[in-house]
Amino acid sequence: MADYSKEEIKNIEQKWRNEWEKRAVYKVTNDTSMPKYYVLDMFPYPSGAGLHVGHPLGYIASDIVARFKRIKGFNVLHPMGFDAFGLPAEQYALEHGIHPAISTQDNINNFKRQLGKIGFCYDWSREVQTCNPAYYKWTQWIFLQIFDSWFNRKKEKAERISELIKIFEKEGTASHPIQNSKFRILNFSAAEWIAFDEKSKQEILMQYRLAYLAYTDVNWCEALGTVLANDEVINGVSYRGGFPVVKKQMRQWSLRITEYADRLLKGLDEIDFSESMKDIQRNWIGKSVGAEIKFSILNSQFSILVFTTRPDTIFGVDFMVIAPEHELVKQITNDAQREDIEKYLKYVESRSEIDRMAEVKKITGAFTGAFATNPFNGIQIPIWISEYVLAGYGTGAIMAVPCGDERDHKFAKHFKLPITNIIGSHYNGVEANPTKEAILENSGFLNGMVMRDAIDVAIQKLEEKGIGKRQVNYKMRDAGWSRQRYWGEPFPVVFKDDMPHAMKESELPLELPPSDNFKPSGNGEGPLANLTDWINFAPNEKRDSNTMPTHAGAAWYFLRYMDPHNTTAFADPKALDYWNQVDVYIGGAEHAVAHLLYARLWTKVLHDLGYLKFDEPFKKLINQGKITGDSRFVYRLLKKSHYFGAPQSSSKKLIDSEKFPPVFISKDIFERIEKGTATDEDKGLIVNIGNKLSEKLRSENEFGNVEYLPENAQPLHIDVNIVNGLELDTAAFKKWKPDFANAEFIYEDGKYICGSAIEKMSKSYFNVVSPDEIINNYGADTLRMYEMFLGPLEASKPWSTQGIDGVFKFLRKVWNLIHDQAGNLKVNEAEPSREELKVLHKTIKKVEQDIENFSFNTSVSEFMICVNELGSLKCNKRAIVEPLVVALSPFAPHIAEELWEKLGHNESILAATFPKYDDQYLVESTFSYPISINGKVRAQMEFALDMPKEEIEKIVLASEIVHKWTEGRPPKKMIVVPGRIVNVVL
RNA sequence: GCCCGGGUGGUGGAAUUGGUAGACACGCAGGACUUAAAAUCCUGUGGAUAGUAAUAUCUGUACGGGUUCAAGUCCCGUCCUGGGUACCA
Repeated sequence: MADYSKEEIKNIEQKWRNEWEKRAVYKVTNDTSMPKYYVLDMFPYPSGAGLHVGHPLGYIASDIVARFKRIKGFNVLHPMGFDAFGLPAEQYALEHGIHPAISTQDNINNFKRQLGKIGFCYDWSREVQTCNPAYYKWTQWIFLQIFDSWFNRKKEKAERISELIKIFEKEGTASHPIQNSKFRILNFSAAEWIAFDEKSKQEILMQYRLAYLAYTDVNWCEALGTVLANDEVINGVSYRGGFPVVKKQMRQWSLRITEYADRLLKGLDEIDFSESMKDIQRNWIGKSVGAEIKFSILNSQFSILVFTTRPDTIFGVDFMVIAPEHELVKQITNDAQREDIEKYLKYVESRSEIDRMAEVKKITGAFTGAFATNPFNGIQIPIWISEYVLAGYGTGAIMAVPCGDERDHKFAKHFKLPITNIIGSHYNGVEANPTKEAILENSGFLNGMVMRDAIDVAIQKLEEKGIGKRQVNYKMRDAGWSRQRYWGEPFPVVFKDDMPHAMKESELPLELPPSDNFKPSGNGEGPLANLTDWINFAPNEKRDSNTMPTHAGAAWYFLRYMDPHNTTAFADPKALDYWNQVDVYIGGAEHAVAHLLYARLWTKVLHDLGYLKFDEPFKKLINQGKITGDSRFVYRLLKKSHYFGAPQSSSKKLIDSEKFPPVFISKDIFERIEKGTATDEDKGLIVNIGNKLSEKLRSENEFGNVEYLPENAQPLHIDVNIVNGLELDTAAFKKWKPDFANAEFIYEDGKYICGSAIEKMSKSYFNVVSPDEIINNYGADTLRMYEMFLGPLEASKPWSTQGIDGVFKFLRKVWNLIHDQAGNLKVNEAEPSREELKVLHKTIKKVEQDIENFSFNTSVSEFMICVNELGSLKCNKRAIVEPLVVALSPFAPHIAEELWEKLGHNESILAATFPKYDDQYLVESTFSYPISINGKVRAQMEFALDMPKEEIEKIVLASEIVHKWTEGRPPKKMIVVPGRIVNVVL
């Protein structure tokens, strides 16, 4: 072989993929004598579309880290698997009649084929698939552990339900009161507990279980016939399909993640996630600290509890607002207002989630006729209801302070309610001011205090008077865990007397029953409800017709990789202990709230129950940016006349579209038309082409005129692969679709220029670039390095093939460093020069630091600089080339392996050791100091690096440069920063 | 609206965290090899002005101010843009 040619690359890469498999070099053992390193990718959902160039970005990065850590001497766990349950496979089944199990396996095989070509060092023997019964047996098992747990608030950790029963038997609910005020049984004594019947006991325990069944408001999507999680609803419509979503009460499984809100929040301080990721999670958890305050209702036995973060504003309360769904609404409404309230409640009920979303700014509400008393100043304030107060947050009731809260202010203005000013000039009468810095006025005992400080004082007073207390609230809700779907994990429970009972471990997995009916039953039950024999499998015993969400399988898969074939436990404790936390987790930021929170939750529960020694799963998280597509458009003119034949003829016929060619105008012409600045020349071109085509038709004995409407061009997405930059390859375009075979173009400067846009990669935009194409042209090594070279890993960027040649050329230069033109090895054994060693060690140091910092784009640059410099030094010495090849191997494993073999090694390069750098080759003996005079750099002077400040000062003072600028006088000031710059001020 | 990011040549992006901005690569221009093209190699390449030239000077990191001997980097304000979130009291 003579060259690193495109044909040769294919052979080399194929050869090494075969070798790696044959030698099983990626097989990882749980060898606890070695230091471990766990690099994890977010496992993909195997969609039917296959991989595009965006998917491997994170995988390449993690693969580089894995290979790097391996040659650094770590035992590296770097597995891959598939998040294989999910809605798309089920919808595909509905549309095409192919069973999800089959389409999923096909897709997985395709993914594995594509991934295999990129040269990843996954240990496929550890592959997991969430839809595999041997896997989901343990998903179900962990679910049952959660079901069998409750959160002990005193200890802030999960415990077994059996512990709770013991507590109830001893002291009832004394130290662990029932939290749910709507539950029919309230707090009870030990004796009462013992007296409850079995069903009541189970119902009570259900109020505590971390996985529990309850009637909850769920997002019901009629069109999909299923319930959606909050994160699957976007702006009131479904995430997939964009169908309307309404609230509906259903008996659902939920995970009591809210109990862990505080620990999930605190845990963020200990883990290395990007600040923006932490912010997203913090916002999602939405902790707010404030107070709960009780307002008694005039002439009534009832009182209203409100939550506020601003108890300092209590003297500014002008009215109260409670949620329309609040339980007190009916009871406090007086007769005079009843009609108004009923009308308003009807209105609220009629409003769908989308209406509410769309009309956030609309102010609505109704007066109940009731009044509450301000506990501090005794003033009576009206109680209103309005949908801007949410039943689900806080207590579902607020105290309204219009001078300080924008919504309260608007409400007050709208209904002409009085506004008390407690912040003096900070309130201008037009807009509320939510400041905390104002000095309080009209505020009783808080007068004269800064609001910020008054918060604590007010809370203290509330607690003293027994009318309120400090309170923390979270935005986060419990996680709905039931899905009305077929393709998911069945719930491993049996209903007896309407209460769920855990199945025994020996009965797991509860396998998904075979079915070819995936239609939801439509009444809120899932497709499994169609299998009545399976649901009612025994007398008086029923199964759950729902399945778990895809988050279930993904909430713990990183643990299964540690010991994937274990049949007696989800993983061996020794393996769990050894591999421990994931050292680096790489994936997209779109999983910020759902997947990552659930994975953290499951880990914490398993930790509390004693199965894990760590309670955060991911030590470090890297979010790779999205690679977007760069779409191309052509602009098609619309036709005016569709007919041929004599113009006045009554028997007009449609002209054959073949004889009526599509006409496309170049981008600038289109833009001028759009803006209404089309020139006469532009219009002339369009008329001319119509005339030309008409003439052609007439010459073929057809009649009629062909005209195109210049004001009416339509952009069309076209395949990005038939465009060169922005210039359309018209020949390829004509071949692309039969309809365009006889297309005509209106050029500008002889070229057809396409429009462009950055959009997500999608088949329907024809902007998808498959890694297969790139690998065919350049090989996997070039693809890998190029994807890293595109820019910072975490930045989103559009895909562009511009520049890939540079990376390819680089690899060829590496090749040529070691081969002469005839393709023979030209490495020699001579001692390297100091200069050569400097180039090498500088590179090693930089690359090592860059990999540790996940800054792969700069390490690729560093390699390029190194090879350029070695090239100009004509260096082909083994002592330089060999370490370079090893350092390069994480990035371009195939070529590195090939060169390694040629250099005479018979073990895989993975067995090599990452070279160490030696500072002695990096130290500069002199340093070039820029001399700046009055802030302008005027000269460079060389000094020994270790020269003392004073010496430098003397030399600079004596130098011609300074004399020239000071005309011999000594400067006013001189600053010497060792190793940096000398500044002289005149 | 609120909470985070980010605005650097024709392009993707560097800049040791306050120290000669534009590394590396693409593109472009010129040159070498070639009958020619492709490929390859070499040279130049932020802008402006002056000079035959090497070069010199000025200007320059979205915009306007500020701190500093020194600002892409820090502070204040404005504009644009990407993401998260949305009546959360």
